[in-house]
Amino acid sequence: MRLYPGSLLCLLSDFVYIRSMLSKKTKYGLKALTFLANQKNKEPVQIAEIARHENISQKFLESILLTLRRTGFLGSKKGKGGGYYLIKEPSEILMTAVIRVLEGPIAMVPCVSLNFYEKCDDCPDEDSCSVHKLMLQVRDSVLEVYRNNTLADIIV
Amino acid sequence: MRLYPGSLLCLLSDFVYIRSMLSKKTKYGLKALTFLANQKNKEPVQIAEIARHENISQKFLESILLTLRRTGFLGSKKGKGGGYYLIKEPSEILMTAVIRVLEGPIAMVPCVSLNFYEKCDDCPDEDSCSVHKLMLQVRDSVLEVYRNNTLADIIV
DNA sequence: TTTTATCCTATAGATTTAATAGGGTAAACA
DNA sequence: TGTTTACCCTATTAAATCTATAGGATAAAA
Repeated sequence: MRLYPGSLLCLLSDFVYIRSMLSKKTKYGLKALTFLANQKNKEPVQIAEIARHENISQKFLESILLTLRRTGFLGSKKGKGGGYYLIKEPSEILMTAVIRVLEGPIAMVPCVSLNFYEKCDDCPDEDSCSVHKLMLQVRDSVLEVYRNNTLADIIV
Repeated sequence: MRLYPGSLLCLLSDFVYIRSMLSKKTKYGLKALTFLANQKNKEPVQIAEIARHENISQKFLESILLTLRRTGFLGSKKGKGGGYYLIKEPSEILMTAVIRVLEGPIAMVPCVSLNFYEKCDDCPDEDSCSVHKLMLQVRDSVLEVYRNNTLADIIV
């Protein structure tokens, strides 16, 4: 981790980069989707090939691809010549959907979540909560990014 | 958690609302700062009073306020009549600074972080990484929200 | 000197993530 | 029909992290 000497942030040099971080599950899932989208033909690609190419633990990737299949992003074929393949066009795969399936809620607090709303135990009134007010803006702003991106948009 | 029957999201009903979630530390810290900013006079406020008013574990809050003092947001006074108080105007307390101190990096992956940059082990080239491309947008978008908000802006 | 309230370190419990283990099932092919 | 291939599925472990607590030290006020 690069820190600039003398900055306030150096007080935090024991910070571990974890919180609010994208899970490996989502990261690997996105990489796998990208890899599949970049295939010339639409033949199934084996887990092993994806794992090798993207430096992912094969068994871990297996469970991620399983999730993506069950949630309607991927199709699969067993036996020789089998593997996974996209069942929609990359331009039809919305980042909002992928992120919600792999990562979970997009909002950073349940009380501003659209699809996973929960009231806070400790907070008597959302309308007078500063955290609520700030996180509402963050949610809208992140949501706009995910809404503006499909799998086709993030392929390079 | 409210889920809509029949929706794709119901497949995920075992989701626990954790990932990408704001830590309690940050949430409590923001609430404490808000509470202090809302004080009529600038007299020190005791930890116990803040904890009681905001439904926060007193000992946990204690450690959070300590962090906020060490990082230059709060002043403190010991002994009778002591407590914590803001040492800057709410309009001078930037959300970027508060979030970085309490929550850590704003970026969701180290490879797009401004202050906590780290290269990914598994990724040979950032410019051709779809995750990088997406998370760069998310970072910019979240950063804009935090840059546009001071403590004064989120007080209701 | 007593009371008040912050300061500080260490640590425990609960939860979550990331990864692994191990075998089951279905398809292709000879 | 039997063998190989490759996905399917559940359970579990190891490590890391968050949240909270314990217990006392220090400083200020009365």
